[in-house]
Amino acid sequence: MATYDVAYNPQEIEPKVQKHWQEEHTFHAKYDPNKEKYYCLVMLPYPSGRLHMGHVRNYTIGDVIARYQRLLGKNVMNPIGWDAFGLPAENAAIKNKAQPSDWTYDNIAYMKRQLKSLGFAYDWDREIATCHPEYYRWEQKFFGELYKRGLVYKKVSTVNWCPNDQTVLANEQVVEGRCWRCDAKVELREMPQWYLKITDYAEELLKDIDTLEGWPERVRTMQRNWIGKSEGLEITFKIEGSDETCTVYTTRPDTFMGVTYMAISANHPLAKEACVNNKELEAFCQECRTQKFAEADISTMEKKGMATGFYAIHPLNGRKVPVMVANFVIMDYGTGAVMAVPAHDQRDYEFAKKYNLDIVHVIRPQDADKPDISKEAYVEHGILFNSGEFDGLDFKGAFNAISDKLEAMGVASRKVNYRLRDWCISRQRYWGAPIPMLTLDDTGEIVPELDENLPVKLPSDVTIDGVTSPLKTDPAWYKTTYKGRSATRETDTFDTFMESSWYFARYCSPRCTTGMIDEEANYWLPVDQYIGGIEHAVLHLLYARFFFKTMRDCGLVKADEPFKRLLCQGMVLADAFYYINEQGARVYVSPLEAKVKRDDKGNIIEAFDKDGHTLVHEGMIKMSKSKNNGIDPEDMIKIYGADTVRLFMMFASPAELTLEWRQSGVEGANRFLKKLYSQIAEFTSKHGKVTLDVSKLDDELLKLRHQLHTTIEKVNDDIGRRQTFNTAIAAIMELLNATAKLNRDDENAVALRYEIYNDVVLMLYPITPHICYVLYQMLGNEGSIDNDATWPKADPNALKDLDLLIVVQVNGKLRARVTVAPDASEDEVKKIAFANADVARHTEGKEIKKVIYVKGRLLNIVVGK
RNA sequence: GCCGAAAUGGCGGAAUUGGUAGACGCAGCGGAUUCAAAAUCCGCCGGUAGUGAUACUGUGUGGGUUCGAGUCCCACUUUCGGCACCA
Repeated sequence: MATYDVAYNPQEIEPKVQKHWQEEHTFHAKYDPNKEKYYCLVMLPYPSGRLHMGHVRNYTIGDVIARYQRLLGKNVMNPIGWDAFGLPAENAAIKNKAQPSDWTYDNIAYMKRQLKSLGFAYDWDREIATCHPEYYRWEQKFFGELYKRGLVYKKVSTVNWCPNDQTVLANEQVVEGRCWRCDAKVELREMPQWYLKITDYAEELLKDIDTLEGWPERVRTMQRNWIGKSEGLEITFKIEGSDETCTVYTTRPDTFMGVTYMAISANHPLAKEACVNNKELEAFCQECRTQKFAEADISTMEKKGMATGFYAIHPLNGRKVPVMVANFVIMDYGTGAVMAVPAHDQRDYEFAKKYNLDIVHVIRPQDADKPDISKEAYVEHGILFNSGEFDGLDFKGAFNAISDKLEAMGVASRKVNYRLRDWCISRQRYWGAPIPMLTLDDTGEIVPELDENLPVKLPSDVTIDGVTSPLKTDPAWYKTTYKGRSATRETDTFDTFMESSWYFARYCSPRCTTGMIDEEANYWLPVDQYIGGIEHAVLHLLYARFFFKTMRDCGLVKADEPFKRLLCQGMVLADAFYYINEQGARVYVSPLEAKVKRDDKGNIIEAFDKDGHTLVHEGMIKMSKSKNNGIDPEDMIKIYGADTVRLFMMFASPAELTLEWRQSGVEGANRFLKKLYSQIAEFTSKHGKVTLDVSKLDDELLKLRHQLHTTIEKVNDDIGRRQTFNTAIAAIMELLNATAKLNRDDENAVALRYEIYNDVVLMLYPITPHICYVLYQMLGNEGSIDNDATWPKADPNALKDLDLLIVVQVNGKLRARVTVAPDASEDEVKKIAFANADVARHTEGKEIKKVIYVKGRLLNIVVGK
């Protein structure tokens, strides 16, 4: 027998095992149509420089699932890659006067080493980086395909514009309405941009949510709400004294007789027309154009408006209603105009009160003559009144009657509307995949770049000044030819969500040189399990679903949906501490450097840093650079080893909730691994592999074996079905605690302990693979745990209860616990329960009204007073 | 503002289908070991009363349904995530 250290030494074990995995390509996934596949996917990281705990959590969850499925005998693919385009690379390039590509590739190299030090079972042979031309060339080609299919178009839309730098700003670069770089006041500007017609797929994207049974319900709900299907009416109003019309969309045609004004966007043609001779309105429209357009800002800002002087004619009652420019109406949404019914819409109500506009109520509750709108709008569905021929109708009746009438008049049509807007994929930046479109210089015609000229590569050796994209200032790059005619390239690049919308398909055919993917991809796809942050619940996941459907329609993939099962992990939090410096600014101190004093209840009473500053505890908040409360995974691995970090992350909270990083908890995880190691090392130093004869076990051993097998069953269910890894670990801890208490060295006990240790090592392998790799060998198994072991199976005989604990309640209050034989009948249970002294005390001399028996669990005796 | 979650001891959390509230871990307290400490091992650990058996009470707040509610329903409070150019 080989000799092993008696003490657990992860710093020695882990690099050895990792080296073995790397040299053997243990986790290389090979196409094998005869084997059941399992595709486990984690959201690919942005190579920001260093791995953070959010990554570690995401990838540990993925790794646990992948290794578990591997032990179940599946052909597992567990790939990784880099979402390598994006704004931070440009920012770093400005700061360091370097190339975004160099910064990105350096970061990838560094983070790759970090990932390896965590022992993730990735197939490194499938690694991809989305900034590589051999990746984005296929995206460019596919974009051309979508263009041919009519799913790409160009449209003017609004962007943040810095008038000083003469550049487009991301929402992130706008700080309190000002440019983050030069502090100039940000304006909005209209700009032609490329769009993907995701709305063509709105109905299918909505309908197929029903098939995503392996997705969290909350994500499905969020996607449904995001798509936001509504059924309503598009109505065209005539404008008095003008040939112009104004078209609105409403989901409440039942309130139509209550329309008292119209609200239009500052960019609406009518608004522009009205501005011609109205300086005041012109100024107001200009003001509207400088306000933020994020949905959150629009809905929380002060609602303002101004009359255009135009009046729209109500098609049914002939009422002249004023047309107002309003700052909350956005040209990009719907028709850029809304009809206002202040009595029955809260926003219209507040606006009408502010500008003294008429309020006409037309909907009343079932049980009242008219609604109470003295304080707020009555927004419920109700009964119509004040509506002439429609009086007395309910919501549905009125919806149909008014719609029918307006349609017959030719001024309206029923319309299904979606909140979902088309996807703007243009970005005015350098570090992204170039949009492969050309404008012919002679005719101005726009054409996709020819396939044989793809990829349209980004120029290297550029100077990033943070103002203008180098693509826009380099004629050598953007001047080109198309079939012998001179042409100009599109200088915008793709939204990075484009790359992350199909990378999981590319992993299946990572080196394919004939297309995006090849036939093997349909063996691996769809993804069986996808794991990532909840912050991607809407955008990324919706775009990826859309992209997948377009790939299907182009004949590339066969399935309808890319991700069968989805797990959204919670954020990682840590304590944040700060002190106030002499300038009155907050200086954040790392939680690792804070010396904390607690009271006897464990609450923090005071904290100091190493220089003696008194620290304020801000609480457990999301790890971030600005709060200096990030814990570097690398530091933790150096101290405790990767297995401890992995165990702590999986144990400290359920995967979907936030995880609070606590050093003492990490130490607890480490303590558990030390105990596990020393228990097994001590055992194997005395005993070898022993075969168990169940018939020879006494009650104590049978009971422990029962616990082993119920634990196997639970851990299997917790990891495989419930994905509650924390409870799986707790069950294993309980089992080991019980085993340690056994304290017997007779032959049967040794045989049982061997069975337990071996199964525990297998069950922990997905979570802490390095230590289990070694313990598996230590226990005298042939081969390696990676390739030769299988997931333990519960023995049905050992699962049978030895006796049953029945909880006895009187009037729902717990009064006694009794033990009965596993096959005891209801009558026997009652007999034993009533014989119990504690039960008798609460039932004696009282009328027994009812006895409820829940088989094998509980008896509730209902008595009178 | 809209959409989506969460709330249980000193702390993270457990309780899977309406059936023993507090598994497991951390912290704390007591003890063993030690010259001493660390490490390790054993015990205790929601609150109130009681030596104890036990009784009462207890899952953010207020109501409700039920033999029985942390779990279901209604109304609220607080905290967190997303809101379309951060990824």
